[in-house]
Amino acid sequence: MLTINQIQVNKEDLLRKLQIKNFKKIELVEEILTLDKQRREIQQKTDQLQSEMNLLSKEIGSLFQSGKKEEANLAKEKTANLKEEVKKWGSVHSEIEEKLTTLLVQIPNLPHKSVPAGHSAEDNEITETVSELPELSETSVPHWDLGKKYDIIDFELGTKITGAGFPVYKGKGAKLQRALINFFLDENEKAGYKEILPPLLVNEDSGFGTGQLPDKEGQMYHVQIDNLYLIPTAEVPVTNIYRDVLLSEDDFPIKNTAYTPCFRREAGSYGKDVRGLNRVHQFDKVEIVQIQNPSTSYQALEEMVAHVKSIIEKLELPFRILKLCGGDLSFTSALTYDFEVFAAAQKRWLEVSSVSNFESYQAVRLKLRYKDKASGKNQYAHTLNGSSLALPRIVAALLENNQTEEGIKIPEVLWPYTGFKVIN
RNA sequence: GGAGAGGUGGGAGAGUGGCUUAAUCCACCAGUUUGCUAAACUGACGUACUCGUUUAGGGUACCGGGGGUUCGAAUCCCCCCCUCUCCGCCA
Repeated sequence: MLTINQIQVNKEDLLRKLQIKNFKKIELVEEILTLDKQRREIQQKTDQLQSEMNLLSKEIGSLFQSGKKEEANLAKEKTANLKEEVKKWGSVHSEIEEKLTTLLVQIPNLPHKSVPAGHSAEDNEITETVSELPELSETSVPHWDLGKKYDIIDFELGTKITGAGFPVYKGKGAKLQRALINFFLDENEKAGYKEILPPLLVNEDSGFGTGQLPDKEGQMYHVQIDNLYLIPTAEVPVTNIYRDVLLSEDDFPIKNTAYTPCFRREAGSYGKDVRGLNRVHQFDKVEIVQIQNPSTSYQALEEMVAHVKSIIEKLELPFRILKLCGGDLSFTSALTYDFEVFAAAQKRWLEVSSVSNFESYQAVRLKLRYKDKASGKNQYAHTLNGSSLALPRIVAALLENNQTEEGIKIPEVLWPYTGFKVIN
């Protein structure tokens, strides 16, 4: 979330940026500022009342100790009224603070100055794309047919065991998953990321820290009996490693990578867009997460983009990179690059990675700070993350684009991981 | 799941109702000494909010979390969470 200070410091600029983000409830800004003013006034009052109370208590204490019981009891009577006041204003104060937080978490992150205006995916800026799209022969089929043909992905079986959107990978299909995961992790490690194997269930605090809660509650699977959530992405547990942490400037940069299954309810989505592996409830993903000094976070973002690009290139997949417009940017992100690969049989672009700088938006929720050497003050760190990569759509594109009469050709870079060069 | 013990500042650890504005030690930081390092000595050393034009300096809260008793709570009471030990169950 934003800090009060970020909201106060330049209201015009704030409103302009919120507009780029297509944020409608701008009246919240005024509410927050008014409420904050009240909070301060009331805090002054409660602080003063408590100060008086403390002084009185001290006096009573020393009166008792010097044996002046009469006077002490007299002084006690004076405290009743004050005590009442302290209690009353104290509860008003905490009510206001609570209200303030519920309003603050409704304000999205502010977009970076380079974010293009726009309302939907149509308005995203293509920063890089292939010169020509691959064309397949007329006999080519989409990946769900290929999955069936070679008996490597079984959607019906998943439906039987669990429900729609839980594919079962079999044989070379399963092994391809394992190969991709290891390949991605190795690439990330080479780029300086430390491998983490985190829990797949997280508590409420963690969900709040990275911004999934309270708003996107319906997107996560909730284990009610223990009040835990299945992670929608490794971003949640890996970033929450740094919740309530005070870093030293020397700790930067922090670069972690993690493979996890991801669970998403994807409530409300249906249709041919979600067919096959295009959108599923459980999928595998390797994530990269960075905790950065604010002064270098955008440089880090560019590095992450270059890194993800290099991996896709090694897989020899046609891709494009989009800089998301204000309207398509997620609630918590300041700047996001999406990677899409072209699935040639479906003739569709599929999103396989989303690389974002959240600036201090998550850090404020996480209470993730570092001690700034120059000023000696504690500052909020910047958090970034990206997929490198999400498996299902990569698999979809690999299967579709590489299909031949002899079978599906595996990119050379994966051979050491798969142990086979073709699926037939 | 059952029984017991415990949770105090970056770490160790004292503190069972008011000289606690949390002792002491270690670590970190600055300085003195030193040919350099080490050692020794001296000093500073938490977080958040708030008042103050910036500063200087005040105030309030914080001893796992939440509530309560009391003029006053790290300390007493209740609920919850977590850790450790033993038992049970278990890959």
